[in-house]
Amino acid sequence: MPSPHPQNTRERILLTAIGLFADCGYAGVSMRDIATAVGISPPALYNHFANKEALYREAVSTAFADKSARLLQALRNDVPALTQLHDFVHGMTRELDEDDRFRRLLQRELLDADAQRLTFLGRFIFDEVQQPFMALLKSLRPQADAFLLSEMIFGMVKQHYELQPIHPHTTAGIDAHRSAVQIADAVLAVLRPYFSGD
Amino acid sequence: MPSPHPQNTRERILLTAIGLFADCGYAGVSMRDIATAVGISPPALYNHFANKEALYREAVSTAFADKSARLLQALRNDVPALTQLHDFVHGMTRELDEDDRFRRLLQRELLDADAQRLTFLGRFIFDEVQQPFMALLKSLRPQADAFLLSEMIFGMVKQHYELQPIHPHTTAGIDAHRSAVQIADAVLAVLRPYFSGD
DNA sequence: GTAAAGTGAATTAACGTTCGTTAATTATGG
DNA sequence: CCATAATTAACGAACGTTAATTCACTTTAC
Repeated sequence: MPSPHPQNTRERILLTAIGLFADCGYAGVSMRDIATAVGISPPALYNHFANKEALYREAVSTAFADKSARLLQALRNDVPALTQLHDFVHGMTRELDEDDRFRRLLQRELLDADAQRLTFLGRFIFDEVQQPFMALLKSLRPQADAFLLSEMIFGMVKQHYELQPIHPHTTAGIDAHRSAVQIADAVLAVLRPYFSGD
Repeated sequence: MPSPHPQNTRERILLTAIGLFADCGYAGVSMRDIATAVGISPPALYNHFANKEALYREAVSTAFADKSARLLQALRNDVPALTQLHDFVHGMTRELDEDDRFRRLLQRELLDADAQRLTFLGRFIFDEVQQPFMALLKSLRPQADAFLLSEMIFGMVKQHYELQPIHPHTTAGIDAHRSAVQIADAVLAVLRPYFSGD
């Protein structure tokens, strides 16, 4: 018995695949896994995607869609630079907090992606956010290495989420849960003296 | 014709497997891949390791061996705290710079490891370094959240290496190569005002 | 208005390949 | 001579994918 609403099967496949690929990686997920999770038979996937590689690429693109736009919302030029920095850092923690699949997919892409997928990632995700962010940092501290600085700030924000799986297995991390606001505030507490200095 | 020096076949397997697992992940590497890279037949692997899982665990353990000890060398209590911080940050960048397989394996473990492997990682790698590092940070700034701070500093150091694959595909990262010393100095430049303040 | 034809998405069955692994055997070094 | 480590052959399972078919719904024809 075919689905009564076949028109959104494609979206259900993509949403399911995003979660599975984020959890287990490209090689760790089979077409049968995806089909079973969606509730259809494996060959039905090929009515919507040419092959596994195409399905994976579309899943990644979907997961990354709007992310850069949402991050850029904080970089509105009509507020003070320090306020922009504050909003941007809080925006980053909020995005990472709300959708962990995005971060896991990103980490996997940085480890596994071929040149073509890296180009997509760099051109349409990274460039769009990093360029205006670097401009903001340059305005706050002209003599700084804005490139390294932008990377380091992203690393500060991201690291806590990256280490979350290991927190229950370390003595320091047993009660390590911090809210997105706490993390953003801790990052800004480190950054503020640096940007306020000469 | 068997190898004339079978006693070090095991080590050759481990060294080869570390590189392959770091590059392609657990599911992305087959026993045939490893055997071919070593130059032996696939069943010969089972003379040295019970199965793929055991070989993987031993490869990870080997890759992580001595890492914590090497990092702890910088935390000698007979030098000023700020000097310890300086040496530790430079030590971290040096370790990441010299052996990229370590970082890639670590990233993959944080994404893929089960509870047992996470326990090994947390107990024998993280705890050993993070506890003394947190004590150092607490001595430098008692009112700080030393746990978050230790994570953020590690994130600052690590991020540049994590993003290296994407640098050729971003406009900001085209000529992005920085030496280990440059990265450590940039991190310390951000941290110093924070630890010098009230 | 209803039957025929067509379309798209689902199914089951099955293909060739690769996977991790075992069995049986052979050769080597102490 | 015996333990160790290598080999070739092969097993069953899972892999990505294709083929053939069925089913439901839409469009067309009379």
